[in-house]
Amino acid sequence: MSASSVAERLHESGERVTRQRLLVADALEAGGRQLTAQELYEQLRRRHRGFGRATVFRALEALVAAGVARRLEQGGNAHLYVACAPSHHHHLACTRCGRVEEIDEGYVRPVADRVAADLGFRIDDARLDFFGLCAACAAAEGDRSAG
Amino acid sequence: MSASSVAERLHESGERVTRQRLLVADALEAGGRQLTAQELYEQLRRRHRGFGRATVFRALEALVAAGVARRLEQGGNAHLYVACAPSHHHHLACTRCGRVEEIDEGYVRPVADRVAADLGFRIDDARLDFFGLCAACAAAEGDRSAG
DNA sequence: GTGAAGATGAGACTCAGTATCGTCTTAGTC
DNA sequence: GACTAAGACGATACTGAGTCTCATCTTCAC
Repeated sequence: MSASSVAERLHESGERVTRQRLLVADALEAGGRQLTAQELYEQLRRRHRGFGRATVFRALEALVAAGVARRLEQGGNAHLYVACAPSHHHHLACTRCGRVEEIDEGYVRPVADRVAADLGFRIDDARLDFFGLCAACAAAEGDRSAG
Repeated sequence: MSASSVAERLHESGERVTRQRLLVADALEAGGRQLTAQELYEQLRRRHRGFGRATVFRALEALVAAGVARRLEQGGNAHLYVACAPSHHHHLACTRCGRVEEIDEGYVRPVADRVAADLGFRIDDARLDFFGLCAACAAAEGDRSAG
């Protein structure tokens, strides 16, 4: 995602294009992973003296409104932000080795549709977590119980 | 969910059975909807002088550990808690009126099977939460946007 | 009943996020 | 390019959820 495209998308959603917002978008994308507002603030503050904490929160709000970033309601107390993640995050967590894999939205959509149709709910957001053993741990477990 | 069953489930998961934990479980179930720790605290405080705020957080933690309550990661800054039956891990929460319905395991099983088959995971437990508008609220919303 | 482990209540503390305020920047208009 | 109003900025105070500490009390295995 280029800076110009961020600028365009901000402009298209009626958000002002400011140096700070572009810097936050840059840092978010450069991170290449989920980041908290605090992490972004510390990073930006290191490179740009006088970068405000409130500015990071306001910039993130604007970026989310413009669809440039997404806010994930997940774990802990702090929200996680991610650059332009198109899909939701569903997880497959191995209770043995702790590995976490992400599940594609495609798996969840049919259930959501069925539930919506059957119960009359209008579903806006979904959160799906599976817990169990990953392929490697399942194999190891199988060996052990077999042997 | 009777108080005795809450006590049993606490005991089974190695959690102590205390008056406060049972009161929190009661209040949560009586609420019949998603509640924040703060709401529970205020409610319990009104009925039981000297009920501690930290106690509510600790009790909720114990209840979640015992499978008596579930913590929903959604919306605002505060977590939402909801009373839940032992066999049900899936919820449909209305973000407008706060009502929570439980989703039958049958909806989730096919997805779990597909994920297990596709990714080689052995799935032991699944948590599915949907957020949106219940039938009544969706209808009200429709009326408003239409009129 | 006893004692140790663990829970409680009070309240201080941490930390994410918001509000406020005076100043500065953006962007539309000329 | 200059003007101007709306809105963003940085600093910082504030709010509120959740945690930690500590002295005291309760639970529960024996």
